Amino acid sequence: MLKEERQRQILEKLNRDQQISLVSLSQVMAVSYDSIRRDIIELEDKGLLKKVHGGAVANSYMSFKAAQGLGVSNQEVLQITRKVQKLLETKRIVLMDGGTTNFHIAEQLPKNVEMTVITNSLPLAMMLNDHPKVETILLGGSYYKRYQITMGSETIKQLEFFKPDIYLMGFNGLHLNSGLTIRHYEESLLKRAMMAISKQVAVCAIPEKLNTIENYKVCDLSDIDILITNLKPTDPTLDSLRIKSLEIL
Amino acid sequence: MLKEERQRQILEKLNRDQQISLVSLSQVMAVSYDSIRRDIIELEDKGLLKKVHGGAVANSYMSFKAAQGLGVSNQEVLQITRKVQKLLETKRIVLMDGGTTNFHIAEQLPKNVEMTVITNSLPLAMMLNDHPKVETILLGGSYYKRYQITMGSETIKQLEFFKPDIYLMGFNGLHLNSGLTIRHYEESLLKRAMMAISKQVAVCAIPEKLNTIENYKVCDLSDIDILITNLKPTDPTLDSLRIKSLEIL
DNA sequence: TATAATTTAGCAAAATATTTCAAATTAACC
DNA sequence: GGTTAATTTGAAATATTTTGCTAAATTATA
Repeated sequence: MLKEERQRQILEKLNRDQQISLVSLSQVMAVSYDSIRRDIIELEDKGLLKKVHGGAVANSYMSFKAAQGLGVSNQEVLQITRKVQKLLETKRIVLMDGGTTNFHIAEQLPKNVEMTVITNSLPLAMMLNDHPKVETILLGGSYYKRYQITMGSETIKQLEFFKPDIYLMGFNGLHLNSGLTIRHYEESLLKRAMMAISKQVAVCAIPEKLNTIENYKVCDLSDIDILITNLKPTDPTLDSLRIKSLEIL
Repeated sequence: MLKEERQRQILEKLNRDQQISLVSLSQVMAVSYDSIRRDIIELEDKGLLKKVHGGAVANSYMSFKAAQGLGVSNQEVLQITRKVQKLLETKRIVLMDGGTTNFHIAEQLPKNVEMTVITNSLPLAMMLNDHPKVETILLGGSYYKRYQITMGSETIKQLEFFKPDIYLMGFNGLHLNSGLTIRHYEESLLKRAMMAISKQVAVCAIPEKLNTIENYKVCDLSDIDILITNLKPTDPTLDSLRIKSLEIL
């Protein structure tokens, strides 16, 4: 059997069942456990599913139930999205850029939420297709296939006439001294421009991202207004990040 | 056996089974493994299938259609896309808007084609993700979920600085007297703006669209430079559309 | 904590790809 | 028809990918 056919079947099954176990897959398809495991890793690299201990869960159509049943990180994301939902209740114009976290947040938004989302992320815009009361505005410009976002000077220029109530910024690393960091230079420019036009800036972080540093700095921690994690605001893990101007949810 | 005949059979089998293995093909057709392998490479270069380790799989468009049981025959679309490929060979900057036809054309583009695509269609932009030598520029603005495109005055404004070699325009109806027509007013404005900046305008039509009329007029037939159908240019079906300025491919 | 299940990493065998080259075929031309 | 050039084909050698296995490390569970 071709590897591609196997992976196609895995995705198909995943869409039906929302979750699958590696052992049962290897038995049903009559290949070794390792091959299945490597398939799952490949598919996760492509962003088509989420690997968890002992199996995998669906990504874009992840159901609430499946997320609770398996895996830690899904749970983490859900805790964050709930806090974000509360935060967004009072906001009407929201700016969101790319990254998986923002994608998950958009995915979990209540179906009837009423707001305007400005974004440079194509998957995020398409994710909002079945939120009838969300008005979406897409930022144009050069399209970066790898991240499926637009960026560059044209994109920055288009920000000119917007005044979002809040900017939900994606990032890779967060550190007390080094501030917020990401992996690409051009993106850091865009993010700074996005910060500049927004009334408030919020970032969401799972614990793994805390106290890590990436290659390009976006801003200092003090430039951020709100930090949202899945931890309790009083959690000691966050102690190193407590500074005066930063609200932790 | 002729190479062409072999490749035709390969595509036929691929349409039935969605996937094929190189070894079994070489056995069934009684030619060397290498010849089959070279056939597959050629077909992949033409964008007609995807080569994988051990065999080949159908394009996602094909499998999508196979799954949905869509009406238009592969053959019709393939005939059109081949003509379009030939037409695009000499073009470097191509403007394409939304619609299924343009989507299919993008999907069938040779994998290594080198050009710049400007578009307001999100699915089309994402479709080009695995064409490494295609540079994609996305037009921003208000996002219309139903058609998954951006349009409106902001989108029109962003056209200002582009000078595409050719504009592949999607449409709904085509008629000698009524010209090209579509179903939405706002889109007709955008299309006219796109025509205005482009050096050439081409439209692709399957026979069903010929001699039909929709609600909003985009332009006259005489404003179009090239009409591409799956019929022979001499086909009598096209007689009613022959006007001096229109080239029929 | 102890036990079971799962993951990781490294390795060797098998399967498959690629490159290269010469023979065979076809096309083009006179 | 005969000759040359270009293309196509098959085969052999080499490189790469995939696969299944093992042992050790890690993680989950009772």
